[in-house]
Amino acid sequence: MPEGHSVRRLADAFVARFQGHRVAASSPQGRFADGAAIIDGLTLSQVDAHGKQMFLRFGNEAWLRVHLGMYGMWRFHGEGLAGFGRESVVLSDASAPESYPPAPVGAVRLRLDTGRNIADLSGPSACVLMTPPEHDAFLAGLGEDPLREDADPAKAYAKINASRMPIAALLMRQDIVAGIGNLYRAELLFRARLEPHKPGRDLTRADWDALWRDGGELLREGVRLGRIVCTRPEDRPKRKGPVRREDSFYVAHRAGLPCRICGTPVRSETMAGRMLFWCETCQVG
DNA sequence: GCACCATGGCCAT
DNA sequence: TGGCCCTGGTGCT
Repeated sequence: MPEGHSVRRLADAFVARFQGHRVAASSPQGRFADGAAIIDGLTLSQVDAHGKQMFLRFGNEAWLRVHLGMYGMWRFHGEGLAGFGRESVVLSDASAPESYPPAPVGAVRLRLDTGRNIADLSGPSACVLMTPPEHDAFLAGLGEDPLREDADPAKAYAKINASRMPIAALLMRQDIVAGIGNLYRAELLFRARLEPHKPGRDLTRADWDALWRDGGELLREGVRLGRIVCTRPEDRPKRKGPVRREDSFYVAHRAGLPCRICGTPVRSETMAGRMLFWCETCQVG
């Protein structure tokens, strides 16, 4: 269930438990047998998250690009992974010797095993090896990731401000902004009070700067919590403990329910194949 | 127990 | 525009 925050958490797990280790690579399901044979026995030398893409470098020459898509997940087994749980990171304590290595669950495209930790990848939309030049070229086509220190929001704004496409569609384009998915786009536009159909070219630089800043804050909060929470404390029911899922959004998945701010029923429609949610009373900017 | 849906994105048409 | 990848969660029975 990945937007950019989940991918960043997964990358953190790989840095903590796999980077610097030689890994045995295999493809229990068989569909990545050739690729696994190439990286088998190499050391995981670098881990990189960019938007919804994760890159793992093996040795010097092989980059593995993984995109989880809608169904993909990493399932980890092993020691010392507490704290990396939730969302697409599923953990099991396999520290008991007789339970290691555990049998693959489901169709595992790729298994990486350090001897102490195992990462099983299933259902990804992309699991491909790339040469360093291919990796560079791929990165060049990705948009700006608000979670990255090296991101340049001005580059994203230049593309947005040149387009007649609705801002709600532009926010989803990974070659413009990397890491925003359907939930964050709906919630960011609500929090910014922006009408989702507003053409990108009509967005002011001030509009964009505020959107970018808020996106970075929400994504970082998502990394911290391991889930997406977009409501401000004053806009959700007061209660102790973790924020409930149904209290986490202003408009996403709330079609027909009253807007938390004004009570108007939340609207929804399909835009470019994805469900868009918004409040027509609050979002008039 | 099961049908349906979903936080993506690619590709054929 | 729709199929597909092929998983987990949800809500119905």
